[in-house]
Amino acid sequence: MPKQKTRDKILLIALDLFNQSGTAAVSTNHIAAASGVSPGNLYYHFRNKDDIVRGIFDLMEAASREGFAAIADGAQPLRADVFEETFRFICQFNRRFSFFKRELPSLIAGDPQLKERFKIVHQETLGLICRLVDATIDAGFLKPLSGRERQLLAEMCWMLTLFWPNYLEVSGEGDSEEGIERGTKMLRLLLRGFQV
Amino acid sequence: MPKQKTRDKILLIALDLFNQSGTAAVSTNHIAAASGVSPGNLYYHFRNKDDIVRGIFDLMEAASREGFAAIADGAQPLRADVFEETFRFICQFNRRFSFFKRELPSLIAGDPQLKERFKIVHQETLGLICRLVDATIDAGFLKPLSGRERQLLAEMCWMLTLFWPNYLEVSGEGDSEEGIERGTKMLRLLLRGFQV
DNA sequence: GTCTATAGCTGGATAGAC
DNA sequence: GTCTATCCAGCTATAGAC
Repeated sequence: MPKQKTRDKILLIALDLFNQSGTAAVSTNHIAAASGVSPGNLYYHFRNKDDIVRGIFDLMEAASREGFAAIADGAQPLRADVFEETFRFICQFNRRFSFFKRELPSLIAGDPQLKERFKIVHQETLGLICRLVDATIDAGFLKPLSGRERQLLAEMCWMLTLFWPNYLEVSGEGDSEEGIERGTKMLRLLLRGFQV
Repeated sequence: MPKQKTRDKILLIALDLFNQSGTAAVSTNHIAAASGVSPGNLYYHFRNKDDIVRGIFDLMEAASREGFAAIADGAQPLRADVFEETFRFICQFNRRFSFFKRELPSLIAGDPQLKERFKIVHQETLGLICRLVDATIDAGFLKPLSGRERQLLAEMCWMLTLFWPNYLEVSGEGDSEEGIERGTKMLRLLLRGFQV
């Protein structure tokens, strides 16, 4: 595998700029200038702006697989406190790639390739959460639920986690430590309804 | 109040185009052309593109106050089925202004004025839901909860409703009738955890 | 791999006639 | 209120030298 130091540098700078100002406001010229690289050179490494976003998605995928592998390996029977720890991990992950979550619907609407790739990640994640819920029920920490209900509960957890940063932004609180704290409390309340 | 037929026409056409392609992809020229109006005329009625978005927000505010007034007036003690009907109403509302929900975080990040205005609507809505939850608990349909917990439960309901369309888009299902159906089921499951 | 230079286009916004 | 004409800025993407 080639080193591609410049390519990686561009990718990280772009991620930073996107997080700060959103993809629409950041041009390839901005990215090139901030990276200390000429526009022509940028276009040597990337076909266009969408291609840069896809490059960042590669980074996300790698980081996510790494993080989730640890979770999937670790505690199979899952108690509430482990759920919360996982929630906190994902929140930090989301913060690192905040522009992506913020613009997710627009981004995948404008790039079919990205849409397909995200769908796969989405389904994998949902599947993982489903298995965690199953294990937790089997371990007797949650009330028994039908297959449909397990699926819905997992989806609810995933959705809360996926969009919590957006909710915080939209409600006027930034992404403070306090916001994450409230998120975990919310998740705890949700699960309490189903504890034995 | 002046008639401003042209202004309204531009607003509705813009709403349509934004819903179809997103705000970033739609220029003032596009809007003018689609409205059968010259670019100069468009700029007579609106200062710039953000101003058009704000105009659409005016429409949303009016429609939302109207709809919520009916809800707030009606059934104060709220059972699960009424919750669901409300959810469905909001889903349709969201669909009519889908671009706004889709791009909400980006939009308010780029326009402080809009941010402030949405914050107010957000707090009003949350307050309304809180009162509904209170009334439902007082009526004995839900388990008693502390003030904090009521607040969190209301927030969870609101968030699920606010971002459900986004979730559907992102997960690869469009906004089908089936998607709305699953949303109501999810809400029902959430509430079941707190029923007496 | 990296640069400079630039073509080609599009969009935002205004001026001024009607 | 509405139009036409237009200016200017900024961005994408490429060509060609090094």
